[in-house]
Amino acid sequence: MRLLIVEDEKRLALSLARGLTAEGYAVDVVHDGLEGLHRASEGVHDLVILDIMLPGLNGYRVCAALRAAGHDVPILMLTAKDGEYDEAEGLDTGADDYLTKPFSYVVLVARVKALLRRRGQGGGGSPVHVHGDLKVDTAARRVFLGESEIALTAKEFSVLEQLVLRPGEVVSKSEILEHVWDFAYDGDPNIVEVYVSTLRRKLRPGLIRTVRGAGYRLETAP
Amino acid sequence: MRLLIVEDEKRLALSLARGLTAEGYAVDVVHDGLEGLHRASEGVHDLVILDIMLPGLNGYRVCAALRAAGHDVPILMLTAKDGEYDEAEGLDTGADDYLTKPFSYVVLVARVKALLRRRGQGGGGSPVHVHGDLKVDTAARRVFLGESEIALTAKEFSVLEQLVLRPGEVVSKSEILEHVWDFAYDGDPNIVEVYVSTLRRKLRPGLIRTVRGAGYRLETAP
DNA sequence: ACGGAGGCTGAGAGGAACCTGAAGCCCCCT
DNA sequence: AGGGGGCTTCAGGTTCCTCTCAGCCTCCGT
Repeated sequence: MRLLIVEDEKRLALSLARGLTAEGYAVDVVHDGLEGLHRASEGVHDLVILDIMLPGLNGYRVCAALRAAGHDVPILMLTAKDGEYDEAEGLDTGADDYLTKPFSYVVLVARVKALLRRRGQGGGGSPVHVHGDLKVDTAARRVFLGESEIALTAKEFSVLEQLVLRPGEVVSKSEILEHVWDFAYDGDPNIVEVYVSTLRRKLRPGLIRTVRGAGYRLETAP
Repeated sequence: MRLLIVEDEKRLALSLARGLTAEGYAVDVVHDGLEGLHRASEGVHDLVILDIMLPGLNGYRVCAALRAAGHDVPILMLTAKDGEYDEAEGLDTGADDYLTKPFSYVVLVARVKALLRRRGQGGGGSPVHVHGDLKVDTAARRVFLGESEIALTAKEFSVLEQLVLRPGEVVSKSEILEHVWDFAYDGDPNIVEVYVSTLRRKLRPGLIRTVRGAGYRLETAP
């Protein structure tokens, strides 16, 4: 399952790419409209995530051009919140779904999966992540450590989810911030530390390892 | 089981597609009459949901053309409430059923299933969901807890149905709202809480678990 | 050993999310 | 008309999250 992201905000593009890669998709990223059109025209992608505001060629035009050329790849539009761009116009040009910035990572993944499922191709990956004696069920939003269930709050769960999605890898605080909170969050970044702290207490000290200056990592086998 | 939706209101089309996908159908969507006719003519769909008011070619003409070409795929017409279009005319041109906007999701799904069943192809999955000592018969719209039958109102049943369809998973309030109430519902979302409250009283406290910040979950067996 | 940056964590204010009883409305049945 | 049941809104009360803050700790370079 291969996705194309056309997004000129580098940080956002990178975040999305990382997250979706962790979900098990192959991800290509380009930063301007014209190149997006070229890559999408290759026909190798199963879904295109397309920002509206793009240098070169805006999202509507890319979308319209693709449809005009007969490509029916599912397109998920990303629109800015300010209402200058209209969701209806996006759908008119042939997009299959749209998402208004800022959006949360969870919502994005859900939409991507829904679109792929709609194409009858099955939406990638089990929703249950097992990692040592830690089991995280994203559909039921439940967490088990060994035999016992651990009660987590919504935010706690989301933070843990980010780590579980990329077991063994270092996940930076800013990535967690962007994925769990809105991409536009501007509060105290220390909030991530607070949640990691309570997760350690509720789960097990040592399960979440701090990598100084880089982020956190879910510890692999003991 | 594959459905085709021909509907030019993008938001509605999107909602329908999402909902029906969740019901386990493969769904294709097109936004104008002519393309609807083309796609439906391919003969790969098991049912067509066809809006009347369409750009290009209106629903009656699409329907009539399909029948004239010998296609007997079930057709469910969507008509506007304002009476300008006549249900009788729709049925005359060969539609199998019609639905007046605005309609609720439950009704739509019921009609879709009924039409598919009428074609002798079975309406997708067992209509009886057993879950611990809870038994929900979606065809008969009856609910049993242990030996005794529980009397539920229409809305109560529909809300419970949403939870039973995905046992153990978290179902968000907005999902319940979209599926049980009209797609265009804009009342107090708290209505879902009210129904969950009465369901708990009628069924059993603890059967429906609140997952704060996420939704509700039908508790799996103890 | 020392200082500083980065990281940890307990406490508490504030508020979001949720629950539920009560009451109005509307439709249908009698 | 009247009554009843179901649907919806509303508001008060409760629970318990979320986020901030401040002080302390840890690591690392000098």
